[in-house]
Amino acid sequence: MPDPSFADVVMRWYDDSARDLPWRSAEVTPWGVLVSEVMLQQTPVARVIPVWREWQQRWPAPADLAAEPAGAAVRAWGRLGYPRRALRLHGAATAIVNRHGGVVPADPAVLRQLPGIGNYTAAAVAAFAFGAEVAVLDTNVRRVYARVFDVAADAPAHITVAERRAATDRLPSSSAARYSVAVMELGALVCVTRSPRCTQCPVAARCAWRAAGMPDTGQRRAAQTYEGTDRQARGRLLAVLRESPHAVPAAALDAAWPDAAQRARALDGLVADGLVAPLDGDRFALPA
DNA sequence: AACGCGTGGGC
DNA sequence: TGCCCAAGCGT
Repeated sequence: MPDPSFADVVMRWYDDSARDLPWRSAEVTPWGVLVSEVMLQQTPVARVIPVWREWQQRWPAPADLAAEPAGAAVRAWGRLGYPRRALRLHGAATAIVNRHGGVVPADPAVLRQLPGIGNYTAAAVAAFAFGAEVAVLDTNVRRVYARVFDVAADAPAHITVAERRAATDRLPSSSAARYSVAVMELGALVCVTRSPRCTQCPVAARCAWRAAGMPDTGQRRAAQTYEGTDRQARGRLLAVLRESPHAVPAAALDAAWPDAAQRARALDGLVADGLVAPLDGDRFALPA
């Protein structure tokens, strides 16, 4: 009897080890999947869960969110980070209502046209909400493939045509979507960036990187400083507006960030992004 | 095609 | 303790 395929081993592992995440429940709609995927862009699962539940309850369909001012989405975003995603989700809901009759499109190329939906998220929604047989290449999947097949500690910075084709070729027919979520889960739980748990890995025996002694193939990302950046300033300013049920005077923002020049630059940026609306009387609010 | 964009938890 | 990171996207 031949060895089971890579895909079969990963899917069997998934059956035993998958987390019971709320957006994987059978009754979740494509909209619920889409919202989860956007929230999960650069934000850990544990922090997404409660906010996602709240959004599902409050805005069960795209039309429900589209009916609200964009500021409601920004406020309900809470502290997930990268709040432009909330704005884009509101924009996606609006576009789904206006261009697609309120129905989330199933075609990745169409999903890709929605604000905040890039290559990864389009593929993820198509696969996880509609069962599409498309390669879902996120950082987890790419890391697993880099290690198992390419003797590298991590994937290169940019996805090449060759990488996408290889990933597509690995999709098992008739169970592509389930396989995709399974590889992703393996990367998230076992084949993690630092200190991979190879003793728990179902494919450790066929991992090229492990066989080679897990060499450090370099390319570490530059450490990001945060303290004192415009980014932090933006976060502080927006937090004031999120936590206030109504518009606030400029003085309230002055208190949130001491450096006047940087504060002005950050506020200009927030306004330019559409995250903050300047009002009469030197007041500011979340966008209508 | 680098770069800007939040936030909080784990090691 | 800090540093590093977490299911990317848009410009």
